[in-house]
Amino acid sequence: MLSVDPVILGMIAMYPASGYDMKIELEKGGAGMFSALTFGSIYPRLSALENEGYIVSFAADNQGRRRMLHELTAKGWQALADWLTEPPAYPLPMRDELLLKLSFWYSGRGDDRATLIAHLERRRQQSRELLHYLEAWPKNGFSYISEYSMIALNYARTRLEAELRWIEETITQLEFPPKGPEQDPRGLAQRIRERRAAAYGVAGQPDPTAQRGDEHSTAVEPYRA
Amino acid sequence: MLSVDPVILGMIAMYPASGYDMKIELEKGGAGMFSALTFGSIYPRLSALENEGYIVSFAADNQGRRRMLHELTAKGWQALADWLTEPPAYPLPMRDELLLKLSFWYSGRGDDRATLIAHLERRRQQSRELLHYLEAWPKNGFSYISEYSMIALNYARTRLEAELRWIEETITQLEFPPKGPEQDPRGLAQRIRERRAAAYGVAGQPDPTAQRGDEHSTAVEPYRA
DNA sequence: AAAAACATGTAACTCGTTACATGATTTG
DNA sequence: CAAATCATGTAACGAGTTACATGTTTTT
Repeated sequence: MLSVDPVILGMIAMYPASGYDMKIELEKGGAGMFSALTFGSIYPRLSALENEGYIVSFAADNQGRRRMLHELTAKGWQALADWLTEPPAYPLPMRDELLLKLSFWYSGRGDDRATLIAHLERRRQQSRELLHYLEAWPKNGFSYISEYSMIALNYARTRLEAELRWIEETITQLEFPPKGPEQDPRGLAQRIRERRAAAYGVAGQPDPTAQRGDEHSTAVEPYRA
Repeated sequence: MLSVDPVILGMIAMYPASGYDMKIELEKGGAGMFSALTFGSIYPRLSALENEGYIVSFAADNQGRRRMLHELTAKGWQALADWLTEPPAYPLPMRDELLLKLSFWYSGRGDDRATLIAHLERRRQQSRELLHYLEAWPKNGFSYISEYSMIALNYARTRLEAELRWIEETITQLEFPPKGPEQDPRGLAQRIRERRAAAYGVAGQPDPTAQRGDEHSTAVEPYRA
C-alpha cells in the first residue's frame, strides 16, 4: 500500500474513473490542492491494486476511444475506510523554498531587501490566483463537494488569506531600513560578513589562501539542547 | 546541484559546521521548520560539494572525538547568493494527510463525525506544541536569528494560529448534525452510498457478483473544464 | 558497566518523476 | 491535414530514506 494508493481509491470512491480522469480531476479539482499524481505512478498502481483485489477494471466504450474504468471492490471500500480511520501523519516540515530562503537570507544576500520584495510580490500574485481559483471551484456547477471537502477547502482558503496578510506586513516592514538580528549572542552576523569577505578576498577576487583550514580557527559552538 | 545542497550551503554560511551539527540544527532550529535532512543525504553531499569546490573541509579537534568542519569557498558563497536570488518555486500542492482525508471523508466514512473530531483534536494538540516550541526558539539565548529568519518564523506562527482557529471552528461545526453536500449536481452522494452497499452486498457480506463490469453501467461524466 | 549521545560514513532500497512509445479522435 | 487532446502504458533514472557498520565519549 503506497502513499498514492489511498488517493487513487478515494478518487474511484467518488465515481468509477479512468486513470486519465484521476489525473485531470487532481489537476483541476479540490483534492489536487493536497496531492498530485503523474501517469507514471497512476497506471502501474491501477494494475497493482487490481491484482491485489482492491479494484476491478472494465472497458467502457468512449465512442471508439478505449477507456478503462475502475471500481472499488468490498476490499477496496474497506481499505479506504481503514485508511481514513488511521490518525493522519503530522505534516512536517512545511517544505517551502521562500521560507527556506528567508532563513538563509542574511548569510547569503545581507541586506538585499529589493530582491526579497520581488520574491514576495511574485508569491502574492501566485497565492492570489490560487485563492481565486479555489473560491470559484465550489461554484462551478459540476464538481461533487461534500460538507467535508468544503471543510478542507476552508482550510486552504484560511491558510492563503493568512499568507497574503503576512506578505503585506512583510513588504511594509522591508520598505523600512534593516533592523539588525533578532537574537545573536555569539556575534554571528559580524562573523558571517568577515568570513564571506575573507573567502572572496579583499579586492573582490577569490582568494585561494582563504580556503586553507587554519584560517577557520574561529570555531563556533553548535547548539545543544 | 541537488535540492538539499542550498540547505547545506546555507547552514555552513551561518558558521563552519559538521554534518552532525546540520542535522541537529535542522531538528531543533528554525530552518528545520522548512526542511529536514538525514545523515544519508548530508554526508554524501558534503563529499560531493567539496569535490566540486563549493566547500572546504578540515578536521577540528573535539577532545579526541573526530569532527569534520566545513567552510564555504568563494564559489560556495556565490552559489548560495545565486540560489537566493532565483525566484522560489511555488509550493504546490500542500501535502497534508488530514486535508486529503477530509476530501475523501464522505466517500469512505459517510457521516462518521466522531473519528474526524478525534483526528482534529490530535492535530490541534500537535500544532499547539509546535507553536509553543516555535515561540520559545527566538528566546533561547543561543540561536542566531536575523531579521529575515524572524520573518520566516512569523510566517510559521501566523499559519499555525490560522490553523488552530480553523480547527476550533470545524470541531464546533462537526458537533452539529451533518449538512449534506455543498455542491452535487450529478447526485453522487446518493450513488456513492448505493455503490458501496452493492460492493459489500445487502447482508453485509462481500458480494462477488457486484464486482462484474456490467453492473457499473451508471457511468459518470468526468469533469472537463 | 551499560546505555545514551556523539560522530561519520556506505549500501541497498523505494518510490515517484521524466521521458518515451503508441495510437485514436477532435478541433482549427 | 496538422495540431491538440484523449488515453494507456513502460523503462530508465534520480534523489532521498532506511538500515547497517564502526568507534568514541559522556552520562547514569
